[in-house]
Amino acid sequence: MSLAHLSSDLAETRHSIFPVAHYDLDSTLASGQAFRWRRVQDAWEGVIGPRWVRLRSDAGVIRAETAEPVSHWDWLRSYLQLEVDLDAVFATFPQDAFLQQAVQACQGLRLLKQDPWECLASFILSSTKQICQIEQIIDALCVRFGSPLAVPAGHSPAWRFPDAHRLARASEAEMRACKMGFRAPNLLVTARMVDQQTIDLEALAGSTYEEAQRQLMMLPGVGDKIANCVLLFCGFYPEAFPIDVWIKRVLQDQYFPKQHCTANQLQQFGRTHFGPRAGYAQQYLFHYARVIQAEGARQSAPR
DNA sequence: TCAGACCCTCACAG
DNA sequence: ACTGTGAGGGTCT
Repeated sequence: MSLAHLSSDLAETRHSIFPVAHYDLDSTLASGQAFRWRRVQDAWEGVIGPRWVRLRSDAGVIRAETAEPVSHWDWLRSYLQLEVDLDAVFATFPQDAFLQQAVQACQGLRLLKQDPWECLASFILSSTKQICQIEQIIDALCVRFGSPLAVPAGHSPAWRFPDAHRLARASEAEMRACKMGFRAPNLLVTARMVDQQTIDLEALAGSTYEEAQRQLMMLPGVGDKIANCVLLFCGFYPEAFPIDVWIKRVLQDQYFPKQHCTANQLQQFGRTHFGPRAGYAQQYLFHYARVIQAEGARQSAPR
């Protein structure tokens, strides 16, 4: 081991501070790309891989805390994508009034880089569900199948996201007990295929976007939308452009108000119009669509 | 291309 | 408080 490694081991700590510019932690962690973050007072608590984490946003910095000392923080930098230059991302966007408006509405919204298996499993569970319901299912899954994690003294327990090997050995009835309904057999079969290496999730990053999408869609319960979510939210393909009901609605209303578009047409438009980082644009459009909706609901609500 | 089924939960009426 | 209904970040046939 190098001397540098040794010295960093000596510097094990439970706290760290990361300077950041334009990082909207609230929007990012609550934007429906990850489902295990909870707002607790003025902080966010969640699990990244094998670690419980607490994050706090402060002027120009993000403060992080773990339950046990760690020798380095690369895993957190990677997850939060701290090194991504947002202005460079925006520079790839088209001159598009509506997109610019969406960006203005929420500067600092980021894409995370998540673990492929957790991301895949989570989105298989997401179909026809609202975000709060997805969170409940995933909670139940982690409590039932995940291993317990170290947490700060007196804190409520936390569990690691169960790996494919563990879920591959579960029964459909056990899965259904986690309230996932018809998604249970999909997740079960997918877990078995991942466990048996019928598909190699890590290798998806090394092929082409089309090939990676094709492979993901061979898994039961994974169609076009969920495949794109995995390819984008794991940081594999920045051009991936998941189209859900919100994006569909906003693309139809804002870009094709006069004509009905098919799913394929919208997919084509999304991936070409918004440039090489279309996935980032998608995240801003998604967030903005929901903000508009919430404002509309407030105004039309009876007092 | 287009419904309809698939499970389950919550929100909202009545 | 209780039952009824609709819809929710899709996929598959």
